[in-house]
Amino acid sequence: MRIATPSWTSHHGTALDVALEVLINGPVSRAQIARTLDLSAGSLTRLAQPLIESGLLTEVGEQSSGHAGRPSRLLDVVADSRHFIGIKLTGDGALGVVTNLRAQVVTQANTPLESREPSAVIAALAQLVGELRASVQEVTAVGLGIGGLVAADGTVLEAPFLEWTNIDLGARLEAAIRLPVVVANDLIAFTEYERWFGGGRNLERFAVVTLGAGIGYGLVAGGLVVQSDDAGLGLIGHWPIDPYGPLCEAGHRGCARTILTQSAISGAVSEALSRDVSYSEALDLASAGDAAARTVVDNAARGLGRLIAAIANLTMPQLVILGGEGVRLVSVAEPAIRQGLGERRDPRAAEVGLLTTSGDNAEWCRGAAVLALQAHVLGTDASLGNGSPDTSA
Amino acid sequence: MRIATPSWTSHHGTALDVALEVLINGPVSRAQIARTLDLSAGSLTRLAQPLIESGLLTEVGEQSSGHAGRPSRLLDVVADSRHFIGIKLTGDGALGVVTNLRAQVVTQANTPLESREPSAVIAALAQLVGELRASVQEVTAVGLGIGGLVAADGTVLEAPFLEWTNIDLGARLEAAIRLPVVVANDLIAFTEYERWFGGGRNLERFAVVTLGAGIGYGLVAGGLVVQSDDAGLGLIGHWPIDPYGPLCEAGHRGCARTILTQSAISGAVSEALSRDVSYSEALDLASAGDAAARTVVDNAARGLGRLIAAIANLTMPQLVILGGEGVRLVSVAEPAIRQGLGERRDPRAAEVGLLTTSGDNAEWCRGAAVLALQAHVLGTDASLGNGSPDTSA
DNA sequence: GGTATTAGTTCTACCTCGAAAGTATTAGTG
DNA sequence: CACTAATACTTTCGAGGTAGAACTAATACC
Repeated sequence: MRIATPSWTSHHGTALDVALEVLINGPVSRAQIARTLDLSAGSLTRLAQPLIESGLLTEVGEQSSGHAGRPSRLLDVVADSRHFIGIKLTGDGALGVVTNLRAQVVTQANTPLESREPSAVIAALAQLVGELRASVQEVTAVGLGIGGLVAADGTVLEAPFLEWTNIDLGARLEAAIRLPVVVANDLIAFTEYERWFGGGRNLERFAVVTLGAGIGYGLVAGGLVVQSDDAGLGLIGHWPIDPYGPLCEAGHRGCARTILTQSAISGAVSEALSRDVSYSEALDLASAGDAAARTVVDNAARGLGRLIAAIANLTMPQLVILGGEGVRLVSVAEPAIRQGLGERRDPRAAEVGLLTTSGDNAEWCRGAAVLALQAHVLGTDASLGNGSPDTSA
Repeated sequence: MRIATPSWTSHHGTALDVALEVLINGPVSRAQIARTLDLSAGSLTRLAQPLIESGLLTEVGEQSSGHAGRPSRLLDVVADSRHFIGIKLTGDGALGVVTNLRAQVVTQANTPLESREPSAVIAALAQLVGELRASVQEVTAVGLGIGGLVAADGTVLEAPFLEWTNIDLGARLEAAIRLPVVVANDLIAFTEYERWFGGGRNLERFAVVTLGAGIGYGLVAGGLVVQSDDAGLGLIGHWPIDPYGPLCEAGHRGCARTILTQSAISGAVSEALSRDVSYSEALDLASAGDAAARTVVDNAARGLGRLIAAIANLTMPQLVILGGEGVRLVSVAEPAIRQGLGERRDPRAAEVGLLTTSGDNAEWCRGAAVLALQAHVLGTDASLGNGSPDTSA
C-alpha cells in the first residue's frame, strides 16, 4: 500500500508549531498541545483540522485521563509518511540509514571508501544513497554528518579524517543523487537528534559528550544547539584532564585525547599487560577484575568525570548525554566517573544528570537524518544549509 | 518641573517589544525597529503612536541617513521618567545607587552594617533606601544584589558573607519601605546589566567573569541569562587553575580562589617582598617593573587566561566581559592573559573577544537596579521575583 | 442517575498584521 | 534647477489568527 506523503511546507506559523509539537512529543491530545503552546481550545480545533485533512496528522485513538472528564483523542504524525537518509562519513567508509519522520531507523547499509578523492567519495556516497533509497518508496532528503568544519552552504571547510579542505560536498552530492542534501558537523547532528528525539527532548539546556576515536562535545542552550564557527573544531579534544598524564601530539600533557579515547585506553592497557588489547577487550578485562585494566579504565573514567564536572560548572546543564562508540566505558566505570565528578563539583550543587546512549554507530547516522528531517519540516530552504542556523552576529 | 511617569504595564505584546527595542538600543528610527523586529512599516506607525501618546517614547529629532532618502525621525525613551534603586549588599555594608530607565547612575550612597542580624540589616537598608529616594521625585522599584543563593520569591536561601540561611529578605524589606523589591544573586544582576545596557547588548551568547574578593561567573546563552539553581553558588571559585598551586581552605590545589582573588595576589606579593602589600599596590609594583610582583601578577593573569579559555571552549561565547573590583589585573597583565588563553585555546578557533568594565563598585548596584527595572518594564509581577525567570524544567 | 470534570466544537467579535498606495524629504545627476 | 532614485513614514483596507462564550461529548465519582 502506498502511503501518501503529505507536505510540511504548506503549513506555517502556529499550525506548524502544532505539527512540531506532535512530531516531537509523540501522540498527544489537543488539550495538551493547547496548554503547552498557550493557545485556546478553540484554536486547537481550528489548527488541527487542516493538518489532519492534509494527512500530516492522524487521530490515533483515545486515552482516558484516569481521572474524571472526557477522554482525549490523541493526535500523532504519520511516522512512515516520509523517509530520510542519514549518513556518517569517516575516513574509511560511510554508514547510512533510512529513518522515518520520528528518526527511527528503517534500513541500514554501509560502504567502504576506496579512496579519499572527493569524486570517488561522492560516487561511493551516491551508490550508498541509491542502495538505501531502494528500501523505501520515497526519500525526502539526505543528511550527511562529517567530523570537521562545515559551512552553512554545505561546503566542507576542513575535514582532517578525509584530508579535505574546501570541498563543496553538498552541492556535488545533490547534483549526483538529485535529492536535497544537508551537510553538517557530526556532533551538531548528534546533538540535534538528542534535542528533538533523544534524551534532551524539551530541555532548555543540556550537553553531549561522545567517546570514541576522539572526544566530542555539543551544547544546547536556550533550547537551541549552539552553532558557533568553533563548534566543529573539536575543542574539547585537548581539554586538560591530568597534569601528570602523557603528552599528546600537540604537546599537551594529559589532555582528553591521551586519556579518554579508545586508543588511549586500549594502548595503556596493552602496555600494562605487554600484549595487544582492543578497547572492548580492555573494558572486558576491567569488568572481569583485572587490576591493571581496572586502573587504566578507572583513571580514564575519573578524567571523564572531571571533564563532565567542568562542563556542568560552566554550562549548568539539566542533563549530560554520553554517547559515541566508546561509551561502554560509562557502564564499566560509572563509580569512577562519579568520583571524578565529585572531585570538581561543589557538593551543594545539583547532582549532574547523566544519560548514556547505546553507543551504536547508527546513532551518528540518525543524527544526520534528523538534520535532513528538520530542514524539511521547518521549511528551511531544503537544499543545503543547516537545520537551525545561529541567528547571532 | 515634574516629569510624568508613563506606565509600562499598560502595553503588551508587540508594542512592548517596540518599547524595549527603543529602551535597549537607544534613539532609533521606526524603520530600523521594523527591520529588527521583522515588522512592516505600517505596523510601526500604528505601534509607535500610542507609545508616544502615553509618554513612554518621544521623538528626539531627525537623523539624515548620509545617503539618499528622507531622514528618519528617532524614537527614544524618556530616560528620566522613572528611577530605580539598586543596592549591593555585602557583609560589611551596603552600597546603593539611583538610576534612570537607562540604568545610568543618578545618585549614590552607602551605609555600613553594624550587625548582620537580619532585622538590623533590613533597617539599615530601609534607611539607605530612604536616603536615596529623597534625591529623585519618585522611585519605581528597588533591586537588591547579594552574593549567595536567592530563591525566586526573594528569600535568601544562603548568604555566606552575611551568615544567613533562609531569610525572607524581599518581603520584609518590601514591607519596610513600601516599594516593590527584587532580590537576586549579584552575578545574575551584573550579567543582566551587561545583557541589556552593557557590552553584551544584542549578543546571543556571552560570559561574564568578575575578579575581586571572589571569582564570579555568569553566562548568557540564547539571549537569556542562564538561571540555574547552581548559578548562585560561585562554582567557578574552585576552578582548578594550577595543579602545582597552593591549597585552598576546601583542599583544592591551585583553584581560582588561591590564585586570582585580590587577597591571593596581594598575599603572594606580600610574602615575596616580606611586607604587607595591598592589591592595588601589588598591581602598581608589577606595573612599575618590580620582578617579584610581576611574577605573581603574571601568574594570576595566565591562570585567568586559562580559565577564560576553558569558558570559551565549552560555551563558545561571542564575548567575555571582565569586571569586578579587581579587574585592573586585566590592564596590568593583558599579555599574560592572552598567553594563558593561547595555552588552552586551539589556534584555529576564533579569537576570544575580551571586554573590560571599569571595576567600579557601583557596577554591582547598577546590575541590581536593572533587575528592578526589568521587573517593571517587562510587567513581571513587580513585587519580588526574578527579572526573566528560567522557563526550563 | 446526578454532578463534577475534562475534551473538543462552533461561532463570533476583535485585534493585529501586511500589502499597497500615497506623502514627505533627502541625495545625486545631467 | 528639475528630475530621478532612495528612504521614511502614514493611511487605508482586507486577510488571518485568536480568545471567549456557549455548546456538545464522554468519562469518574457519589
